[in-house]
Amino acid sequence: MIKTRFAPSPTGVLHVGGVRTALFCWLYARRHNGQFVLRIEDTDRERSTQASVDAILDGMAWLGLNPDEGPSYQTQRFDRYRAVIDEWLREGKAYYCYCTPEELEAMRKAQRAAGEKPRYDGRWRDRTEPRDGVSPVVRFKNPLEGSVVIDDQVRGRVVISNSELDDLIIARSDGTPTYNFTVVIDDADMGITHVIRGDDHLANTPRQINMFRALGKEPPTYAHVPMILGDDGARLSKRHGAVNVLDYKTAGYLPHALLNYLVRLGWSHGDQEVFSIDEMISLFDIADVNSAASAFNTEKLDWLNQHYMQAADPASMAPLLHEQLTARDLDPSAGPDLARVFEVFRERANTLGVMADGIGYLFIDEIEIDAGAAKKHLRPVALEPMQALRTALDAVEAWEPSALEHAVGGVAESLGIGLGKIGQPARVAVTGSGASPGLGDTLALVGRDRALKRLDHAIELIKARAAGQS
RNA sequence: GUCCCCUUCGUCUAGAGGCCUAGGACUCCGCCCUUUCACGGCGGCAACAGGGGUUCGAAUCCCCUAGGGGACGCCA
Repeated sequence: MIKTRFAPSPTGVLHVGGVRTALFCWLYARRHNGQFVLRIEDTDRERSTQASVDAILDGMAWLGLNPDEGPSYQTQRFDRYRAVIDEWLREGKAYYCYCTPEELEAMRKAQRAAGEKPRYDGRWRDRTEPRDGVSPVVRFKNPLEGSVVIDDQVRGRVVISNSELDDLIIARSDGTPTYNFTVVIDDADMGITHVIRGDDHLANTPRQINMFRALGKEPPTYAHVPMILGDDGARLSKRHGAVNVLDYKTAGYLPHALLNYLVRLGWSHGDQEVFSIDEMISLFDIADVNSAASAFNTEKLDWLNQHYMQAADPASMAPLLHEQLTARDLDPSAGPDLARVFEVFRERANTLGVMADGIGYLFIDEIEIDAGAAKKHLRPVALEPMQALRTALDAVEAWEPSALEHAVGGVAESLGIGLGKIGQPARVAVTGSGASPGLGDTLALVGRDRALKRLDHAIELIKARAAGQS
């Protein structure tokens, strides 16, 4: 049975790059009716935090990337790691190294100066006598000869000579195990069949394969996916904007949109751009993943997000819009039905966040009128149309879009003016800006009382302006 | 520095020797629709990193160069 795992270390936020790796792992497992494991690699106790663990769990849950097994924590398996280390020590597969950090540093400096690749020179490999005053680390005895072949599912065959590798530390001087070692033990114990991870781990792979062999196990199949770059082609980092997946949740992106965007980064299925989750599962294959790094492009994500908002059921979006509004200190109960609001505004916002930014006037009594829009549209010439509209609207019995639309049209017709002559001033009066959905929808959403009051207010402004001019 | 990896429009990508006058998507621009802003429709700009081979034929195979990235930790 296929078994994949996502193994983040809880030392920071859950990154979009990590999420894509997790998505590939999850998709591959689903596709093959296998299992997907979540494993928290928290052996670095100095830097691991509970907040990071929570961020990982929350992010995965938000996206629906639920594990079949785990989360498991490496810090809970220290006994197991210790047992293997002791065994390897007894069998001569590992040894104590009494070098001090200073000695190591000096060694690397000398190697660098000589134009060599800095690496441990094996000086304690064949020594057994302890050294006073130094707590030793344990190093793995990497093979000296031969080479390691990785038949990577995305890179193809990569061959690394053992002479390029050194004896890595598997236990620190305080006895705690290190990453490369615990990964191997866990992947072996858990029966992981496919390791799909970022290609920054490619260089670790030969060492891990050697440790698998030391364990008497065959290594899993590896697939190293390229990393994600920022808009400018540099490694994705905070200065490129949001890298934390939960920031996308906060900004009002839909999980499906993020997933769809991410699955197309480095992977494709012909010309298809939009994938349902089921399609991703049935179509995804790790062998189709590109080997080149790709740049994260927020504009395309935005496009996909709007696409999914267009397709969404408004009722299911209402609670999300509610969150966005309260986050902006707006009271959703002081305005119209949110499902209806969503329906009207979704074609002019690509995230729920920008939607919420633009609809404040639906939830407050006193609006602020954009100075530019007022100057342009609330002019004396608009006085008569506005007064006529005020009267016409007041007479509308059913305060709903088509009747309101009709009322506006009626005023324009009876005055013999274009719709724009009445529509724009009204829009500015009611929303405070020159851009909004159709007037019928807008007036309906704003509500009778607020709409009439805002019209009155605008009429006063126009009068004052006319008085000032004459 | 050493080792490893990568290279098609600005970006994501299609492309497995002839189907390529290199296709799609995002962005941008234009037109249409339109009381505004959008949505939508139609159209446009835009790429095989460079150089050598192999072949009747190369974006596709090989080599070199250049550029980019990664690794080289008692981090993961």
